[in-house]
Amino acid sequence: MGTGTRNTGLSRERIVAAAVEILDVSGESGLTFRALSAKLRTGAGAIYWHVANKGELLAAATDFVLLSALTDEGTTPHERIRLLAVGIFDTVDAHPWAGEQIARLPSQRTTLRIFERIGQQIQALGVPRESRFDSASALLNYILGVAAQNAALARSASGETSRDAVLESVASLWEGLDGDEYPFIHDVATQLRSHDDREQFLAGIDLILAGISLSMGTK
Amino acid sequence: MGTGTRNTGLSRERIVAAAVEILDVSGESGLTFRALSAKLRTGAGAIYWHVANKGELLAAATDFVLLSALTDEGTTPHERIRLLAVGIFDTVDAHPWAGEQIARLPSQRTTLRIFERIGQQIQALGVPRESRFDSASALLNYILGVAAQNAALARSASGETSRDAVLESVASLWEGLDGDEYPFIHDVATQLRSHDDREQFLAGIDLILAGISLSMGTK
DNA sequence: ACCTGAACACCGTTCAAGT
DNA sequence: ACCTGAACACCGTTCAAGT
Repeated sequence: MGTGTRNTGLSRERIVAAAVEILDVSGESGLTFRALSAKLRTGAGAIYWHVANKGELLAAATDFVLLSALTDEGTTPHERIRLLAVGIFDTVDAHPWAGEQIARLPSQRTTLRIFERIGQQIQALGVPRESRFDSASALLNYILGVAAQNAALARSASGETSRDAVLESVASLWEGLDGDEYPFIHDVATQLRSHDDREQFLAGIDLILAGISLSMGTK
Repeated sequence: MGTGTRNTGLSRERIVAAAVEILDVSGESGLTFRALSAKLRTGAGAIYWHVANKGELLAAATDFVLLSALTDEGTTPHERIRLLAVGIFDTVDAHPWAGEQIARLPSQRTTLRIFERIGQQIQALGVPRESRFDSASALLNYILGVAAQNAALARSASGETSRDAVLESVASLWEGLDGDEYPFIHDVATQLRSHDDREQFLAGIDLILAGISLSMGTK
């Protein structure tokens, strides 16, 4: 007999959905059991009935948003890997908090499915059995590394400073480095201003794929 | 006129050194300002006089241990990159908490120096100017991705369960997966048992380096 | 300038009590 | 079986007070 929306039964799904909403708005530090129970109009203990702890909640939320990255588009193995990788990149771009998590969740369900999909395409590429594990791992580790880096960038760009502003300040930091001690970074600083994260990410994917096909013997 | 070792002046270096000790023994969750001030026989506020907050402390500690990874061994560019990468791998292996941090510290001093060193070798390899940024970034991102993964593995292996035990349980999880839905992982599970993390890490480095030299045109 | 340590605000988690 | 919400233990950080 209350006024607001009555709580017609909690569920793991509702909790995870609410957690994702909070994470998208206020990031990982904003996800507290108090904020979550307020949003769900319940007590903290009720959440613990469905979820073991905060770590499990973060894992479930990451798994949830990552699911949408699991596309099956593309015609060639190479293209399928590219599209899968881009899907993960874009998901992390939209949910930076997931980028922090994905790197620390080894055998999470969705990560396993991503690994499986990469491995299947590696096989389709004709990579011999004994090299497939190494090849697929290299691709996955690269993808996770970029995801974590992007999450870090997004975090330092939260609030007042925009993402471009952060990149700009990094660029001028790089330019200001001593050219004798940091010749490479100093030289490359100008490219940082005009570069496209996504393009660079894909360039890395192509590099690894090129290495994989090369290691199979020239075709 | 006390009994124990008198506190002859705190310093940023002493604080960071103590933090590294605590992190090595009890991990990131063990590093609290209370534990740190107890070890340094001082008050929490004293630490804040030298360090802005916990984030800066973690960054400084990571920077400190990573410094030892900055070797300059090797004769060929390829070998220099390999040895640098292995140094980082081994450092993260010895200080798993640093693996969690390194992925979230974009323009940290030591990370910049690592990037610089990679870039110089990329240049020495003869990679044209416009591709150097992408090539060096691919290598760095891969290295950071592996570091984060290893840190995650070490964390889930803390306490009673050894690292091998974790790998063993992952292997049997993989073997237990449905062979129709996960043909690749199911097939590769046996290799997981006998594989060497370090070897696989280096195989990935070689893969990327092969791709880089391939993209320069056949030599 | 640098240190002390109590105090503040806040957090994850538990649990006796309800339905 | 599931929910409530107060209570517990603990944390990062601050700050008036000391030297």
